[in-house]
Amino acid sequence: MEPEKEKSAPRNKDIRSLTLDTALDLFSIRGYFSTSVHHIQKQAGVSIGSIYHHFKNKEGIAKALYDDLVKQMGQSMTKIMASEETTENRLKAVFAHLFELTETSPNVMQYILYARHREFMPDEIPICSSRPFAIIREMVREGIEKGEVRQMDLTVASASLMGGAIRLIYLRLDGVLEKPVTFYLDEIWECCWKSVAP
Amino acid sequence: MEPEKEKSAPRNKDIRSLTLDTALDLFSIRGYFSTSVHHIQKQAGVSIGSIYHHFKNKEGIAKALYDDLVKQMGQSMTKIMASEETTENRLKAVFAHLFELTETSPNVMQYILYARHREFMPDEIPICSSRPFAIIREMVREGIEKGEVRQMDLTVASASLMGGAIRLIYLRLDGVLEKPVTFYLDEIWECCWKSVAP
DNA sequence: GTCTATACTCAGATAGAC
DNA sequence: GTCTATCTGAGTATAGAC
Repeated sequence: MEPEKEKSAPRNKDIRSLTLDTALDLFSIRGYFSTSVHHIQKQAGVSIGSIYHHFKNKEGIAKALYDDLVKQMGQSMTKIMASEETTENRLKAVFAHLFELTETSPNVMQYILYARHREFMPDEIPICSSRPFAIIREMVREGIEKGEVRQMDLTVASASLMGGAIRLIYLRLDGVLEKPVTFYLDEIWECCWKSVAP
Repeated sequence: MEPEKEKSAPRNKDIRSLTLDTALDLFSIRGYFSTSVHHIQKQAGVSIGSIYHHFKNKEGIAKALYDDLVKQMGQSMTKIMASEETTENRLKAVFAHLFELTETSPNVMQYILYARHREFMPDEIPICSSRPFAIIREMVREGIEKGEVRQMDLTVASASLMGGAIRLIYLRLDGVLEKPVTFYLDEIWECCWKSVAP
């Protein structure tokens, strides 16, 4: 019995999704430049013609994928923003979400964080200016306003808060951390929060 | 003593150095994959044949460049390690050095930090495991041992200490920070140090 | 809409003269 | 050691049948 490649429940797993899933897989493992459209075509089990019917070109695949993932992450951040009240709880939830995602979908994390997007998507804004990061920044801004975070430059505060966590995620993606990054969640959170606490 | 040459008599500017300087320039601006050997050849004003005489292939250029820069940074770290006594002063000096380098030689920082080396130098260890980072880690380890840094997991402590600074450097390289990163040195240092202080 | 076959470009690498 | 000229293959993208 085939795994859910072709025949599964959401029947017609359309070519667009199939292409994007495969592209994410290959881009995050081999990198964008080392992945040819032929690789994607072969692994996805669809034809080159179909891919070029759905996407303008290879960059179009990367862009669509990036937009999807950033949008998805933006939604997660918005949800956290709405469901938590204090700055501390909000950011703790952000940490937990990012760490969880790193373990469950390292590909996604790899592609969002690690790819040098500007190298193959010249018009894209840097990831740190994208919506998800803007929401985090807004959390910090509110925190400073309400006195839950020390009075200081907003950019420095955000960098200080997220820096350690992102660092650990990179280490995990690089295979340097032996244990899941979630294992270190409480410890790194304590550090990061201390760095900006009033 | 000149820190650069070891074997051959340094001429005006030999082809090896010329090639590496040009490669650094192009790699950091356009990226490795968007830079062809022809670009390097043209901008450096030397012939393709000469380049291939000095380097095995394109990857060899990237590798030689990387090794040079990492070695250089390792020496800076060693020097700091030797010239400062306390953990706090050592790490403060590391911050200052990295920030200074970001402003004076953004290309170097860009190439060391930002290039996805594993994508085109598969055998290379991740930068975070390289010598310069190992020395920083050793500073932190000693700090914990001597009680100058809170008792905690060494990797978490290092990530927490360096995370914010590296984050700011990335922001600067991405053109997100309007002011020089050195401007934020004291503020981010205070954050990072607080995050691991006993 | 999906497919196969193929055209075209260009980067990486080599040969061999000087 | 340095150069010019050239080869080869990979990879993007298109044409056109079904």
